[in-house]
Amino acid sequence: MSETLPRPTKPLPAEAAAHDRLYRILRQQILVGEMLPGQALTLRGLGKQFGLSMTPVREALRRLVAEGALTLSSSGRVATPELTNERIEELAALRALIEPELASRALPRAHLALIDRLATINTANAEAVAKADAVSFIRTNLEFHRTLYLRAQAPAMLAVLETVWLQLGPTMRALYDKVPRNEPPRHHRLILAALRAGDEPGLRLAVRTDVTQGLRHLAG
Amino acid sequence: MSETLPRPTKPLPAEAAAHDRLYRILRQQILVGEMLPGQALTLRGLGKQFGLSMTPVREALRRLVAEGALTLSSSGRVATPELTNERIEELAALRALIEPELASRALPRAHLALIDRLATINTANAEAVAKADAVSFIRTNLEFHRTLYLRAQAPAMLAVLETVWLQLGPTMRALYDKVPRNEPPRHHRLILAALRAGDEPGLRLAVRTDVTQGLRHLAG
DNA sequence: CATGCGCCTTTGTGATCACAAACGCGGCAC
DNA sequence: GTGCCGCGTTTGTGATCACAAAGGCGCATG
Repeated sequence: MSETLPRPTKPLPAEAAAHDRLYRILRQQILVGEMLPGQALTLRGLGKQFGLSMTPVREALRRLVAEGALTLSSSGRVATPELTNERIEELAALRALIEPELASRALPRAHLALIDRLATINTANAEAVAKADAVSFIRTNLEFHRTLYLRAQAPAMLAVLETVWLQLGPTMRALYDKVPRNEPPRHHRLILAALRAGDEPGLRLAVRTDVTQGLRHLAG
Repeated sequence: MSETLPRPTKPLPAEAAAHDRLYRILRQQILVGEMLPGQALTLRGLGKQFGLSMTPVREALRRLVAEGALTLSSSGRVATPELTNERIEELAALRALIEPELASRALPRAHLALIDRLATINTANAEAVAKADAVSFIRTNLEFHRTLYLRAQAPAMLAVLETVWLQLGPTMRALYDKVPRNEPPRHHRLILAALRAGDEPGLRLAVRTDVTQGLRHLAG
């Protein structure tokens, strides 16, 4: 055998692992609704698109499948999920269970600086509504919730919740296209008011209605 | 180019994909506490153990990592997680949120045949207690809960819950070893009674206390 | 005897390849 | 004109290899 004639590996001093970078890119796209339900993804296609071989692409896709962000057909094909109404209702119920709990845990730690940050994000959210920008709307909406829940100091609960968000991603976009928002986020203001007042039951209720309100149109 | 001189691939007419079989084996071992917290797993080690190359082993491990069943060190090493008390408390809170909801949804569909099946599983669970068999105890305990929740017809919620169970797996075993059960599952009988009576608030309470009771000793 | 340095081994990452199954498209028969 | 069969192409799966980095162990040194 010849010793070392093939030297295929490029050094490529990227800062992080390739499969992890691709994972983050795809995850973000799915989360904010940049991918439509039913869209197919192929290993070689994504590999060519990002200059990677099949191996890291497969890892990124299988990770997203494991988190429920993508579905795996019987023959191994990967695609964004097309959710049934029943599944949407389940995921909405999970949000309605988990998010008030996280908000409640964040409440004692919610300083004024945090509330100001939330108000700022809410302004950006209202701008996305005005511009009818679905992706910006979804992104700022999730950022509002995540910023609040980060204060709960409950990383395991937040991680579980984010997988629920991920599963709803492609459908949230479809929801927005079907029922375009003509109102700024009314419930977000209720959440901010409850935070300022230190009103725990009011906060739980405001979060819960904010979550269920948005998804009622689609699942109902 | 020579045409086909290397023929490394074995036909191996196994019924399912190799990475998926390995995934199920490891998942079950983690779920019932057959692996202790902090145990390291290597790609080549598992590959040699199961007669596989690194590729399918990597997929199985990364899937379990994505589900939170295993942890990934900064250098890519995979091991069973050593949970902190805070993390255990969070996961217990998630169980206390999700499981009463699933039980409540199962209640209208809980026929007598189901209750009988649950009672049978409960008997096996009591036998595991008598024999001080930690793995059998955990397995039958989870089987009791899963059998009930399957009737809720809520696969997405059940899938999320199972990832929570998975994360608690290695620790539940440690819990059992620390506080060996000397009593048969008292709360399971309360659950069965509430099911028979069609008592929805009682069922929610019984499930919630069953969940929190078992994990209080460790996290407290 | 304790401590730090360096080498060898172990381990994860990514690329490439052979293979089988699924998919799709075109032609052929009725 | 319509339906079906077959072959080429696409796609996922698993094996193997080269490489880099992390870990561990022993040896030399203070």
